[in-house]
Amino acid sequence: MDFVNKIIQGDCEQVLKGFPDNSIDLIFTSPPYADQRKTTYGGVRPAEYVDWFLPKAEQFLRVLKPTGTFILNIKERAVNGERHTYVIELILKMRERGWLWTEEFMWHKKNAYPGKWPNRFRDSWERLLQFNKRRKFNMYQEAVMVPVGDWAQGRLRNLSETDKIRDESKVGSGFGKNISKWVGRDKVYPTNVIHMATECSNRQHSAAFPVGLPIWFIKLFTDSNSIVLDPFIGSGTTAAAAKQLGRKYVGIDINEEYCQIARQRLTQVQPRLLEELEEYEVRAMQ
Amino acid sequence: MDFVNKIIQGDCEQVLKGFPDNSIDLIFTSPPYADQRKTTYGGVRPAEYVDWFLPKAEQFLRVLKPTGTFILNIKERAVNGERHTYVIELILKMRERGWLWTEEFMWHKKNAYPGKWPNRFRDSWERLLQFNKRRKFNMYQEAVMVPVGDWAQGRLRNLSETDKIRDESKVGSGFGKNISKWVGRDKVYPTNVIHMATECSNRQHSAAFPVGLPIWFIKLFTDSNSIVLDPFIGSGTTAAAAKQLGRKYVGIDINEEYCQIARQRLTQVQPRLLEELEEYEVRAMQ
DNA sequence: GTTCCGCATGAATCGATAG
DNA sequence: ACTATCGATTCATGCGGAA
Repeated sequence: MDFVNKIIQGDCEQVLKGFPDNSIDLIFTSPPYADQRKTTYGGVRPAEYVDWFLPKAEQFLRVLKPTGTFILNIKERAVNGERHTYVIELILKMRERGWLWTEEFMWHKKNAYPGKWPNRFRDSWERLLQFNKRRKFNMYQEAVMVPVGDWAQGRLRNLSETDKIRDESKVGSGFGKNISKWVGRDKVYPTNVIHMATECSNRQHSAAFPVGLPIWFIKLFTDSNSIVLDPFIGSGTTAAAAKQLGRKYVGIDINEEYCQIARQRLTQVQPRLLEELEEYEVRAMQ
Repeated sequence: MDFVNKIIQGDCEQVLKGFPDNSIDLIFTSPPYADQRKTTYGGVRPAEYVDWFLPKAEQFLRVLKPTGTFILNIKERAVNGERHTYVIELILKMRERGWLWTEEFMWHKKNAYPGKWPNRFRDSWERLLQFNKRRKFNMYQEAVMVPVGDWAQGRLRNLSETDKIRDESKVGSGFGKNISKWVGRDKVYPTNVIHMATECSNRQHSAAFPVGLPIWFIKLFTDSNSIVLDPFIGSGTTAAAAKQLGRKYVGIDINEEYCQIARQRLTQVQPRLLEELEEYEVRAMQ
């Protein structure tokens, strides 16, 4: 287990071949999208995307524990006026190779990229595809319910008028849209729709997804002894989420510069106490 | 055109064979979901769903105008712990047969059914698949613009406070200008995520979707001369939406009882004035 | 210490232009 | 005909300096 809590530079397909079978509890990743991030990752053409991804998915399947889960954040591009089919083709091919397609969560991005076209509106959602090896997998549903404690009440009381307005506009995930709704409630189960804004103007580390996203899935699918893998770690968001939650992490990226950024970022992240986590989570979800 | 503003009993595949080519502007429908509503539709097995649907889709393609749009409201069931693949297989097969898969809208069902399962959360979204015959189709984006987001609401509120003070001290200067700056920005284009609650406990007609859903798409893809078709009309929601908006409609259903219900319902629907429509729409979205 | 306001910043897409 | 690049379009968010 010498790969634990490391950020490893390399092609994840090759790097993972050195990993033992059944060693990872959760794989959470957002691979480079087709024709996207050409400068850093070279860009994969839509027509070649499935063939590019499948051998990697084969390694993911091998290293994942039978009770583990694979969450794939992805969205197809518009090509020649149509949504391309590589994502849904990928689902079918992965099933042929042994994956179970358990669920499709929906990430509603409240701050979608602006723009106007004659034939479509702004794209404001992405897929979070859940794959498993077995029908029985670890799931800790209570971990993503929203508890109502004194800290929430206190925070609510201290909210400024502006904050209240903003809390309405910002996002909760399925579990509680704004703080005021929690008052008088004990716990609420979420749905499979997650409302969360992208962190587009975060100058410290601009990431493809907000840290609240991996936090949510790590809490849902792992316990404190678990290992979380992100084979396209990028700026380290998934690893930071895992470390905050006291989980072990492994990050892989083909780009050494990103690995450096992720390692640097992780030195500034410490596991948080439960109360801090709760508050952190609220901020992240807002 | 003797089919206009009629509710026709029969299998839509057979009924549509009597329709001329290129005669429909918008097809909006929510077909019977696989293996559900067994009593009324006889139940279609998930594994047979694609073969069941494709010959109907062939007729839809034929009767649709080249500038028309087909909106398919559908969601795959969970079968044996997995999301079934019949919906994504259907997309691929329809493309092979000439349809363009232009877009996938997301219907976020704000009040999803309660329930709890060990391996999944409540399903609170459905697909609204957009298919077209051609890359160029009719789209009236201005008809569905929405109020600008809450971020502006908060600032607008504060701004107007300031402007009120200014108005008292300085007569007429600056006031109009500041407001007019925001008046131009009070409406924005929507995204491809539609937030709408399901209609619960409507005793007159239990429908698969709220009337606000077809209203939105009818406004987006048709003008007042258009014909809207729903080949699985059920209790008549799509036809009611079309009639309200002053469009022509055609509804088809294999179940005579549903046809009766739809016809009865339509006698109670009248085209509304613009102001009434606006108000109605606001209620539907809330 | 708060709150307010200006401003940069995005996993985008289309159509036109150029090689 | 097929690919690469570029400009125009657009809006929610968070940061940082100002009030």
